[in-house]
Amino acid sequence: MQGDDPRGEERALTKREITTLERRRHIVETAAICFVEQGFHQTSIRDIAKRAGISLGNLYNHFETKTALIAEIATLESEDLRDMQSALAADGDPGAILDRFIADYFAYVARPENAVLAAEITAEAMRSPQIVGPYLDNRRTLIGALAAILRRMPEGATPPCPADPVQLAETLLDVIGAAASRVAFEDAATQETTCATTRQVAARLLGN
Amino acid sequence: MQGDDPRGEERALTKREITTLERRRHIVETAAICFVEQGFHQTSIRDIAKRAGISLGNLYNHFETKTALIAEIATLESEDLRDMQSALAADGDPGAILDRFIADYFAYVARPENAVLAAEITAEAMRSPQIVGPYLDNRRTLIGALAAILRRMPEGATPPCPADPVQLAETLLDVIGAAASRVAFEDAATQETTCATTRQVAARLLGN
DNA sequence: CAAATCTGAATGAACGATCGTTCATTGAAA
DNA sequence: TTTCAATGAACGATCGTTCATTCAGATTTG
Repeated sequence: MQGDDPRGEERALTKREITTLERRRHIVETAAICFVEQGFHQTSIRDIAKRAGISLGNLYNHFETKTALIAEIATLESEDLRDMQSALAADGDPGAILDRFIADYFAYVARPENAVLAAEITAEAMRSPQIVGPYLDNRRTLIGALAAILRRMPEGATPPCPADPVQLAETLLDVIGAAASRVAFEDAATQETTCATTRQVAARLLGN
Repeated sequence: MQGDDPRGEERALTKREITTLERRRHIVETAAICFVEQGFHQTSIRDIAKRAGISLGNLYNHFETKTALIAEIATLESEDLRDMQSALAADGDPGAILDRFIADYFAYVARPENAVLAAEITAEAMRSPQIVGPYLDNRRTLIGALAAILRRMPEGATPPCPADPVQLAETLLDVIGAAASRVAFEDAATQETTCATTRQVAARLLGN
């Protein structure tokens, strides 16, 4: 059994460890759904356990406390967001990459479940020192990746505003996120045109 | 006593009615403080009653349920915000009025307690039909007032972006609010310069 | 390879605390 | 005399968490 990896650095996962990891992942996914529907503090551990189809006690084998579960979800970036981030870091025409990012990020936040969870995490991060750290780390990473692309952009007719790429990245994220969130809850029908308008706003700030 | 208003439309308030109104107002203010510190659903009715210095039962003489109290706070606009709104509606140079509004609204959201409460209300509104209505009403009123000023602005070097005054007002509110909220929690020291940058962003979108 | 041992995931009852809400009662203002 | 703000005990429900127990799978031993 252990002969599979003679170097011994990484043991192969046993069947049990795999199912445990899957179980844990399933709990996180279920909790995220509950949190979107009811909010962090209106969701009970029993709600999550019941919906995940496991016993109450077993949930505590995977997460020490409810707070730890909340922190995990608040910290965890979704795969979608991670994909966007790596797309930002790829080679290629910066203008095309940026356009693609705007469309993707807008579509992401325009999905109500993402907008709700983001709002919930934001509110929680403002009160909980446990969460604000990882939350800001995540956000700063995304802003850094976006700022890197902005630095690669060719000069437009006028200089960007704000001139500092990081501040520009922050402003762009704010504008896209807010517009998309509005689409998610007020006028879902206008998603296409609102996204187009947002792209124009971005272009204006970039100096084109 | 009742002779004060012979037309009988508006009776004078009795001593008791006055203290009752004051008590009610005091509860609202105390609840707001608790909600900022602990969030809506981590604050108990007992917390509020204790901090307000009244009995648990008496609180229920002024608010039917905890939800009603939350709804009242989520709906209630602060005096500051109402002042800004009426300043927007005043006569005078639209450019000066707009500049003043940007500074005031930025300073308002840059105060952590206002930023926290706004985030909490936003998250709650996304899940509670009870709250989303009044919340959107308030916001739309503010946007309307801002859009009215934007319509009065003289034409700049280039047309505004977005061209529609209402969408421009929404975008401006988003940008100011997000930047100010960032100042409140990340780099409180940069308030002056960040506000100045925000003003530049606004000018850029307006077309100057 | 088979038997014995160990490990830790899984269970659900139970605990004490706290939750939102109700209610009989009191006392001061109308 | 009537009205109603004010009180705090009490209620049932639910909360997060703990715990003894079970048992399948991993590991060690013979």
